Amino acid sequence: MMRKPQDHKAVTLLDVAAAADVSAITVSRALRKPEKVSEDVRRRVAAAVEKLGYVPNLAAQALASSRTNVLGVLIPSVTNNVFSDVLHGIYQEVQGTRFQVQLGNTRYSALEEEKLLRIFLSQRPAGLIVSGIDQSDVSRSLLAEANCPVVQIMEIGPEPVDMMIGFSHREAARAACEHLVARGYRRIAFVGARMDPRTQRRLDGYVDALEAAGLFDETLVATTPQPSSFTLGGALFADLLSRRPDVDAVFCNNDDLAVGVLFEAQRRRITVPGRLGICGFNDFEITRSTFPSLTTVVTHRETIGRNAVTMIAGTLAGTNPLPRVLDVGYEVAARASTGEVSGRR
Amino acid sequence: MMRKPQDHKAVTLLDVAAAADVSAITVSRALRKPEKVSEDVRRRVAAAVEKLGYVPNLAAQALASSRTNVLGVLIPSVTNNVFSDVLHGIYQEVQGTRFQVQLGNTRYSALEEEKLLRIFLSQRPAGLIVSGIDQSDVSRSLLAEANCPVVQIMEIGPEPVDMMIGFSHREAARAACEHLVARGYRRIAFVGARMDPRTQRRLDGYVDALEAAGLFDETLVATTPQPSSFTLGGALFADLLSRRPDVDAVFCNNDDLAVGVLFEAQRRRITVPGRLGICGFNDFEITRSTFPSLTTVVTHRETIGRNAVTMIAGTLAGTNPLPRVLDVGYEVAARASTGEVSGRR
DNA sequence: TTGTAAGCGTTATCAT
DNA sequence: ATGATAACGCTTACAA
Repeated sequence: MMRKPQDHKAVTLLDVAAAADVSAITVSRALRKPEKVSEDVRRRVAAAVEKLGYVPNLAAQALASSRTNVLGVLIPSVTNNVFSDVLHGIYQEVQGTRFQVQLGNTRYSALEEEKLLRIFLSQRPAGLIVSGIDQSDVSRSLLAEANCPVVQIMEIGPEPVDMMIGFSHREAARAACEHLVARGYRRIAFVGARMDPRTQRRLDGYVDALEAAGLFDETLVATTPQPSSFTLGGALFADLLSRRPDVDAVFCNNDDLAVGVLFEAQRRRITVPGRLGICGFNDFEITRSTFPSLTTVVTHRETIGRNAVTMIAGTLAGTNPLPRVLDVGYEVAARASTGEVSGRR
Repeated sequence: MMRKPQDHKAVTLLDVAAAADVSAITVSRALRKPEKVSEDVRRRVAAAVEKLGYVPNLAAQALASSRTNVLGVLIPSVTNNVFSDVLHGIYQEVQGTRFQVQLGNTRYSALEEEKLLRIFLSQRPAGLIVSGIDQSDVSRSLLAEANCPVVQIMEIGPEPVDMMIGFSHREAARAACEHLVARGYRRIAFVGARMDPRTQRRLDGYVDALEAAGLFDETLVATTPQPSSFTLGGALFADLLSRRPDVDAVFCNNDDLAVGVLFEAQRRRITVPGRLGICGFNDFEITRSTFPSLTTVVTHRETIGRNAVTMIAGTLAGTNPLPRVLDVGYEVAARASTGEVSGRR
């Protein structure tokens, strides 16, 4: 007789029950609520589990209890460091709990997001974490009917679907540009890539600050829909220089771009911060390492990830210690690239 | 009466069946094997699904069919760009298939890997992708009994658990160092962080090359167990300089470190490649952007991710077009930091 | 092409 | 503290 590739006839609760000489439900209890079972049974069950190599069937658990430990996480990119850091925070907090992260990569597509949301919902997840606040109407209604806690992360805005944690990108960008103005820069450019709604709001913040200072000039805005990269920062800056050779500072919507601008400046022997000020966004580790170090906006990505999990776990336990909408803020880290007197490093 | 928070009484196959005026199994068929069902039924089912907003219950599917679409992926870090790129490749290839990625973060811990492996196995995954070839004995036997295709990625070595895709880190490092020797550097240092077994093999490759050239000197080896970073590259190089101010080239086990070394060299006005050659490892995008651009070892991370999925999907379908052990190789990209005559960029 | 019946492995419910 | 029984929602036989 041929055997199917996957036979092995997995060990079930019943097998363990037989070996421990108790009923299946008792084994189930011994495993989930040991305190509800006698010391003796607990020991026999443990021994049987060990001996038989019993592994619970999650599908059966989920079906019978109609609850899972799945925490659905939807992010727009797996290679963007911003989201790696958020993910890191999420995994930190999930560590040691009953939750399992199920990751979905929307690739910055609203349609892909809807598709993934449907897949996730079919698993009746324990909770859902989605990036940003620009979901499509369809996605919003899917989320609203999800029957589980939902956290929108990275930004805060009006009308949360459920809970929300992040900060105002517009204000953060404005603060960064106010810093450039305060440092005496006057022809301040905006360099931005992948102009999604979030990036757009950073541009709005730039405009806010420059208009307030009477310095706004649209010819100083250099953007592209292409995804952000180091090389692109250099290219955008090169473009900008050809149009506006008099530019004296650059606010980049991303540290990658800022580093790229710095390299391009080095190539052209443009001194930073003397002839050019540079400010990035996110406080990636590299910004502390460059020469000169880069001024940037500190964003609390790990905190966002960690607290998103806390909010969900708390809500599920009925003891969420956090507000439903949490603004984690940001800070402008003034470093050498905008004129801070720099020590050895 | 109180209602439980999660009621809503989800729409099931039976509801759809009633609405479409057919039996449950027919709906199931219409959904999974539309060609096995009449045009008319197909339409009615589709309409009912749409109208009722039916979402299949994956747990029930998995339980009834004893197979899932879960592709378990175990990586040691979510923030390390090497693995982000592999993941990107995996998601590319998974896109549009029935598979769902379930990600596990081992944080470079063998114990954590075992723990995650047990969790994954309890879901009877369709396939498993694990990083590296240095699993513990326990993990190896768990994998061997997994009853599903398993691919070890990033490295190749003897005794694959099942399938394998990667390249020889030792040979890659040797080739990079041979390049440095060929370029005329003589006091070539090794800078390495997080000295895990894989990194250790890169060090072995360095030793191979330098010994072959009669240039090996252990005082030129600078390593640390700390995780790799830009800042750390600078710090390790600073240390190295204090011991061996005559060093004339650095092979870094990682591009992050190499970039950090470059920044430190800039800070100290050490000219690259004139007074110092620098070679990295991985070909991260930044290495093409720095000034001067960085010589590095090109590794095919996305290819590895994509093909790992292909191997699993192929094996499951009984048509795996790839060998069980696949060496994707590497290339040394000679750039400006080791003396290549560089153009404008 | 469609339907019937019997599980899949677990947990909820109600007894004992 | 422990157990019997009936779900949970779906799919795999096998029939018709």
